[in-house]
Amino acid sequence: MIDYVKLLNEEQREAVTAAPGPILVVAGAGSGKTRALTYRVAYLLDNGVEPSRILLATFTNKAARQMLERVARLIPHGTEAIWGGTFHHLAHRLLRRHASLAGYDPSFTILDRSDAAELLSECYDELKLSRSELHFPRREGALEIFGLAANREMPLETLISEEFPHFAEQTDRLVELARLYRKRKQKASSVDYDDLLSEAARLLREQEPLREEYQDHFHHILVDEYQDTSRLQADFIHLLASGHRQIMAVGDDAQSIYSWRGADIRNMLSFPERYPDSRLLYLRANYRSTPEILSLANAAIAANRFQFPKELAPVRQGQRLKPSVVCCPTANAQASFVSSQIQELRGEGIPWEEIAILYRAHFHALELQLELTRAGIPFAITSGLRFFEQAHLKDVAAFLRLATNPRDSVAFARLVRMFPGVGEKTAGRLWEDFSQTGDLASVAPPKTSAAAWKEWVALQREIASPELRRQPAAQIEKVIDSFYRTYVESQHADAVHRLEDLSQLVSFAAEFPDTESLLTQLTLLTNTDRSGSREGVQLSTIHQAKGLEWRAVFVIMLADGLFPSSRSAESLLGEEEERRLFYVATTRAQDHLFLVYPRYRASHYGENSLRPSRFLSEIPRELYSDVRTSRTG
DNA sequence: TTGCGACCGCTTTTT
DNA sequence: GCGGTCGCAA
Repeated sequence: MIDYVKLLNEEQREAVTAAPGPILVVAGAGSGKTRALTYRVAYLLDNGVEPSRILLATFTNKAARQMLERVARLIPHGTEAIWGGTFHHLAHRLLRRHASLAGYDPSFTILDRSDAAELLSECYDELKLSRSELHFPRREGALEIFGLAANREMPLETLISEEFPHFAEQTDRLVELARLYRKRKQKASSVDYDDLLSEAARLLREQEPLREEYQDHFHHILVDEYQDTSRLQADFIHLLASGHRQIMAVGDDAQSIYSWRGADIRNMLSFPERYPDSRLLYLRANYRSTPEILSLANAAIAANRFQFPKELAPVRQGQRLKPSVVCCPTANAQASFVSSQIQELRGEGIPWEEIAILYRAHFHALELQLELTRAGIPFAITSGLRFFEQAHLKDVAAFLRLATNPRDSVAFARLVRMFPGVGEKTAGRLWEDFSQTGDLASVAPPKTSAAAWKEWVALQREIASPELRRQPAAQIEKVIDSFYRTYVESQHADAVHRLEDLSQLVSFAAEFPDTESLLTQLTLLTNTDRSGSREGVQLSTIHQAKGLEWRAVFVIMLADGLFPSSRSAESLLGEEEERRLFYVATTRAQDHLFLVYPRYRASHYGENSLRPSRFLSEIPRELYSDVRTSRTG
């Protein structure tokens, strides 16, 4: 039996052992939020709750995995039956299981961002819209608007007039575009990320017996990072939770940083209205940071108007080492300052892995990567390029997609365009032919590709066999051996690297029982933690650093226009979110915190003079020490 | 109709 | 500095 009294502080213990009923836990940064959640799950299991009756929803794959692993360490048996995962995973699980009831083929495909953009391109063509038409959003922009509408559960028209008034005149065409897009997804038996959530929610809303079954099934629902849930996500959870109404939502309003993707802080604020008998608990003791770092963080967030004001209290003793604010003449000087400071920290015995460099946007880390490489400091970067989104991996996945879902037009188009002489138009015509007969062999490809086509048809048939569909790794090997190796060697100078990635994919695939679950993971596990090496100094965006901690943290490029980014700083709400992002960054640090900015940075437009971030000027002078670096670098 | 080269515009964050 | 888009030649 776990000794909850010894292992938890009073506030944590109250949350962990709370009696049944709806509970909102407002948990500050570094207050042991994950600890409280994992112990809560353990506590429930300890008290005889069946694992399969517990649902644990998180935002990222990493958070889900971490918590489930920790629970498994506390309670050795049966924890794999817990319904744990990201909102998208959980929604997917429901939708896949009850696909027919929801009006889908059970082998539907999940479209990632670029697949969705591909399908949307076809809709632009159908509407005879140029892909770069003036005063009309491009594909990515349109997808963003559609996604926001879905997550806010708002009609497109309303969203456009409220948030995108500059597109108001295009409302009709955007609505039409959305309709075509929906139709094409349906035809291709495909769903995008937002559909996973909204279709699962619709399923539960419309199918009363099913809803009641699940409401009855889940005895305990726990939600992590509640401040970052969208209305759609909160409603999805609510649909599942309104049976036993034993929901524990944990979050920190000061760390809400995803409003651009539909996160709505009102979910947290209105929790007591949605669940009138709910209790509000606080975790306010910060275990992570020195008092000096915490004072700075508290001061940093104080300027926000829209928040539950709360002071975090340090558990740790003062070490009299204030955070540093460092002014560097240039971005290169900033890089060399960080680099030499890292060497120093290393000299004090701090391992590389305990040092992180955080920034607002990926491109802010450019100079730094060069400098660290030059200095021979090992580092790992959570790159913007995701492993599974690279062209060659998507190419290979397309073979498998078509094998499981013959209606997947996006995969089909991707495949046939690998043949010489096949472009957009021909791909479309081949698809017409194929979807009519349903037989690849009866489709007539361009003459130049006839032989290769035949070979492909045979391959496609082979990997679609029931045995091979239970061995995704073998499928991929066949694809590479019979077809793709030759293709990639003829197309790409760096074929060797690409083939290496593919052999990584083979070993990854070996862990899956069937093609379908592999493909699901490929699209839902877009997280960087796949290829991400944990060795060396960690370079990360602040968004990706959420929930993590390091002994030493550098926040770089703290210059107005970069952080806060010029686009977000235009509105008050945008600026407040940037400030929360700054708060998230500073609260990652345990012992050392450096806030660094350059005065000049060479951009593609030329040399730019920069001003220190407005967030720095909001911090009382006595809370940090000022450092100025020389003009070297 | 494809595929290549020139040019344009933009540069935030992610399941 | 790059990816995407468009125009043009084959």
